[in-house]
Formats: sequence, C-alpha cells, structure tokens
Amino acid sequence: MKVSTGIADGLPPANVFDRMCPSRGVLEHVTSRWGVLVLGALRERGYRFSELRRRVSGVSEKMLAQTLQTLERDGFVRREAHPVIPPRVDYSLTPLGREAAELVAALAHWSEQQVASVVAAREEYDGRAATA
Amino acid sequence: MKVSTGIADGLPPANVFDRMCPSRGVLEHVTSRWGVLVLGALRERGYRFSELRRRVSGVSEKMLAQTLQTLERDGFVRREAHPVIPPRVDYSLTPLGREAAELVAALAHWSEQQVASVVAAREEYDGRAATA
DNA sequence: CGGTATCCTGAAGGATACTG
DNA sequence: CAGTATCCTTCAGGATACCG
Repeated sequence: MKVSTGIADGLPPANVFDRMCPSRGVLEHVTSRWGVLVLGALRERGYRFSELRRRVSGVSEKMLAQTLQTLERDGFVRREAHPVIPPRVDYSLTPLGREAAELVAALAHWSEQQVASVVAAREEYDGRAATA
Repeated sequence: MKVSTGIADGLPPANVFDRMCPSRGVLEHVTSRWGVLVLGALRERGYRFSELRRRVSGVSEKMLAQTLQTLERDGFVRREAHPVIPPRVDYSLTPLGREAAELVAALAHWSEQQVASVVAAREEYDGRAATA
C-alpha cells in the first residue's frame, strides 16, 4: 500500500482530467470504455457481478469492479450486497444513472445508425490521401 | 518511420477497441478527451488551427492535429486549406459532425446540470466508506 | 462468489525541435 | 502558420495470485 493518490485511497481516478471543469469528470466516467457498456447492460435490468462480467464481454474483473465503484460513487449505480454464502451482490441503475444511461444510449444508437456514413467518409478520405 | 500500424501510417488509431463493434470506434472518437472539446468549440463557428489551439485550452499541437484528422476522416469535420502565405486552414463541422456535436453537447450539458448531485453522491459515498 | 493486491506492458499523450 | 517527427513519461488496464 503506497501513500494516497487522493480519493478513497488506491481506488479509481485522481487523474489529470480532474484539473479540467468538473463536469468533464462526470462525462469521462459515463463515456469511459467500460462505463458505456455497463450502463448499457444495466439499462435493461439489474445484474449480479458475474452476470455482468459475462454480459459485458471482454471486461476483466479488475476493470468491472473499478467501473462499478466509480459509477456507484458518482451515484449512477446502486449496489446491494446480500449477506449470504456464497456472496451475492446486485447492481442496478439509480434514477440519476438511468438518465445517464439513456443519454449515452442515444449517442451509442446514433453511432450505430451513422456507422455506414462514417465508414464511407473514411474510405473517401483514405482514397484522397493515397492519391495525394 | 516504422512499419504501418494500419490506417494511414503512423496516424491515429488502430487500437484494441477496433475489435469491438465498429460503432464503438465512432463513439470513442466523438467522446474522446479532445474530441468533445473540439466538437464543442466548432459547434459555435468555424475556427483556424491556432484559434482552436487557444480556444481548447490545454491541448497540445500534436493532439489537436491528431484529433482534427480523426474527426475529418470520420466525416465530422471539414478542413479547408487556403494556399496562401502564411498558411491558413479553416475547420468547421459537416452536417454529420453537427449531429454528433449536438448529441455530445447534450451529454456535456447534462453533466454540468448534474455535477452537484454527483458531488453530493460522492461525499455520501466517501463518508460511508470512511465510517465503514 | 465477489472481490482486492501487485506487477507489468502497451498505448496515450506531453515537450521539444524541425519544416514547407 | 500549420503542421510533422521524435523522444519520453504517465497511466489505463490485463494477468495473476490471493482473501472473506
């Protein structure tokens, strides 16, 4: 255990982005690589930790835990730990988290709609670049 | 100059995210650290390179150039180089880019609105964490 | 099961110098 | 002015091992 980087010791951020406007940090969290995917999954229903791990393909335990902690700390995700054996922890969206998830989903949905246009634009660009 | 990493040689992406759904790449670009800020600035009006550099505080020449190239390649930004001395290059949004900018701005705006709630949630969380 | 702790690497990105 | 080239640092994040 090294000294503290800030926040809750050893936990997620405390990075350089924090020097920018604070809303930027919020944006960072919800649009982060795993943030979008976790919010996207939780938009449908609540999930347990390992359900999420399978649902969000490719995420490591570490990053899932970290992402969930960040989103929980920001008030977007509610964590319910059931004191049973084996342990069972449920994650779901708070009302605030649902708003975030809807906005992110809108952006993600738009991205899917426009992906063809973007690919076309890229080919046109690459074509010009090669010719030039 | 090393071998090619893919795209237009030495240029921006070709990263691991590309293995995910392609719309993910689009999302990445528009929500990237400098992507949001550049789109945000260009939403108001067109800018020249060094105007943008001053407008988007903290961005390095390298990252601004890279961000603009990525956004241009995706078809979000139009680049107009005027063959004069000294050189003059204008950047502006394409219609597609404007759509992206509006959605990102919506998310950014929401983040600003909710920043107080988020900070409150964080303090509550940190308080519980410290007590526990 | 649901995590945490540690180590390590690859990629993002800043600083600086140079160019058409 | 509007970039490109190069070097170098920082850090997100994967692999692995371990714990309540």
